[in-house]
Amino acid sequence: MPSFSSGAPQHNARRKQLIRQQRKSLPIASVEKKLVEEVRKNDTLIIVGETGSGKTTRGKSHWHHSASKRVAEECNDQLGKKVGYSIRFDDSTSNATRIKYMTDGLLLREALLDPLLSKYSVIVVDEAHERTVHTDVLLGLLKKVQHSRSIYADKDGKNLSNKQDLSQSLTLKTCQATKFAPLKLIIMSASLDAKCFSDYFGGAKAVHIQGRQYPVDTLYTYQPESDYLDATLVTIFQIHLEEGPGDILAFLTGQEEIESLERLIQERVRQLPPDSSKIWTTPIYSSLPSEQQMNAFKPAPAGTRKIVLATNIAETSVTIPGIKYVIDPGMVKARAYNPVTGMESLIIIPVSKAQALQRRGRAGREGPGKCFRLFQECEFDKLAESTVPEIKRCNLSNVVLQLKALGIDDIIGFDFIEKPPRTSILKSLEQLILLGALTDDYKLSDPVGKQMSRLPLDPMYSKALIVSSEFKCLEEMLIVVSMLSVESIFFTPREKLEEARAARKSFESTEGDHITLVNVYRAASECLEKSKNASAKEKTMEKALNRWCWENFINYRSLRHARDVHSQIQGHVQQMGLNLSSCGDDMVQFRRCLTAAFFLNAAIRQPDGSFRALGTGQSVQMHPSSVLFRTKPDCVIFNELVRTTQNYIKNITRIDPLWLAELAPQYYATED
DNA sequence: TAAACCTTT
Repeated sequence: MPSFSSGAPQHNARRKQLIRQQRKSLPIASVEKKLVEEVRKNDTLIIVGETGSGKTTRGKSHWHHSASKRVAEECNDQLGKKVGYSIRFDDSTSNATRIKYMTDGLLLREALLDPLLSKYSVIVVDEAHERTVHTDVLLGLLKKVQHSRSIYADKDGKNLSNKQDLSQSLTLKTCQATKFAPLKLIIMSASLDAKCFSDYFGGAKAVHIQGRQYPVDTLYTYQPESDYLDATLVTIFQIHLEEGPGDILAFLTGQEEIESLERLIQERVRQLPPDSSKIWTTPIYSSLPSEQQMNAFKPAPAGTRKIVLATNIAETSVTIPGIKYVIDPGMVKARAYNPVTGMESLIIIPVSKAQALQRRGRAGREGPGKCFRLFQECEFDKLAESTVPEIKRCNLSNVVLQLKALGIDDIIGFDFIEKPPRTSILKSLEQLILLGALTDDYKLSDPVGKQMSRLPLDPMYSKALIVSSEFKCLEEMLIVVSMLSVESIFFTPREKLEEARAARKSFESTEGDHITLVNVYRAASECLEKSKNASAKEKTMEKALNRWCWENFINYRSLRHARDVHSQIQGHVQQMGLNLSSCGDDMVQFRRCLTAAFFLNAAIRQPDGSFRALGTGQSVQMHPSSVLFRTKPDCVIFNELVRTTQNYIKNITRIDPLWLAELAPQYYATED
């Protein structure tokens, strides 16, 4: 049973000192004037806002005072027109928009068409501390753009040598304006460590904004806990029986852990004394249907304590009201990448100090709280300061392709805020050459590389679309890449496994998972067509589709998403002039096309029944979710290689091994 | 006979 100690005195002293430093700075409302002044004085400003400082809700809509007084005045009158937002499938902006909220990924896409981001005079990067791949690439790009625009602005665009200087650093084709204003940058971060951003931007000034957080007591265990799930269970009941009222938030690593802990809690509830107060558990994780997610935000009935079992989603993405107690087992599920094999996997690892602080902060939003860390205090000191940025632990093919398309040729020499492993970059360059996106001397190829960089897809999927146009089955491939680009399409609840399996049977193709996905997509479209004939109302149609998904054990949200991706990509390929052809019933033709597109992911069956992935030489198994599981194809292509208890391949189609040498001779001609 | 942490183009 875990027993807890309070944080050691020296730790408290350190915190107190920190708090004293922060008191010198003021909450955002009273520093507005100062911020405006700082933005005017500095080209780049780092704003460090503690949790609860209100920087996201107030900061964003207030910095523009510095950009133009006139805009600010008008803004007060016509907020709807001057302020807009733009996300992947939804754009509310117009020519009148002065302030645009958008995602980092979308701004990167815009940069492909307008490399100097000439529309913008001030760019605010929010949540920079999260260090997603997009944030890191964007920061590198913005630093470069800022430099280029300052050269251009200084010389007023009249000096030819400077123009060349500029076009060397960035493709200048679309930039016809004669004069650029300097680009102002505001980097907003919640981390206490502003130094890395400041150093990166040449010693840029950092302004700290105090947070409005209530004190949170931090408790550690006296001994190491070998089973954090059991320790969480015990701690939940310890709090419930010994502490005052207030809801509990427990951080777990995934859906399965959450579900099993929920069952364990329910079992133990029965052992409680009959007169003790009630508890109500509510899970929250991203793949949970949104109606069920909303439960976590509802207040518990009177006399009942709410226990929220959450993944990382509750760390930053959502804030659940009423939380007084946080349980932090100190573990997280994170993406990992092996650049040698090119394999991504999910592993459970200890959290960073920054993550632990963020989790603790969730207990102090509405009043003083308590945070129970299920590890010893000496273990906290051993944790990494901050989470390893994503760019260091993911496949970089898309990043490399984007940078190449932006005219940045020296990827290894690119000024990243933190450099990804050299081997990751080399692996991606190699893959892009094999896909034909880059020439042998690492230049973006024309038209293939250019076309691929315009498509918002995994480079291998982009290539598949181009190939399929030649094979006259673009229509089928468009469906496949859309379905492969979203979360799992099939919904298989543990308690209805047999029913779900039976439902899937009607879509199954003996050739493999790709054609099965096409069948699902087409059946869903047919369902929509039918309801369209019955009623023209969009709402009714969506309802019919939702019901159809439910009956067929299809994940509605995933299918909806796949349809959005499909229509977006369809627009792109039509613009590119690709021929929207169908192979009809000729499935041999389609499988040959899959072979030509995904030849890098081919696998041959071994005498022992396992497979050998030809690209990497790894020994792999068919994943039990494949429709080909329990069949014995000699040769297959696949789209995913995941490592869990074993190396598994998923999304598999059987092919003729002879097709490999015929359709990908550049890769397989030398092999037998 | 397995099991997807979070985003996002």
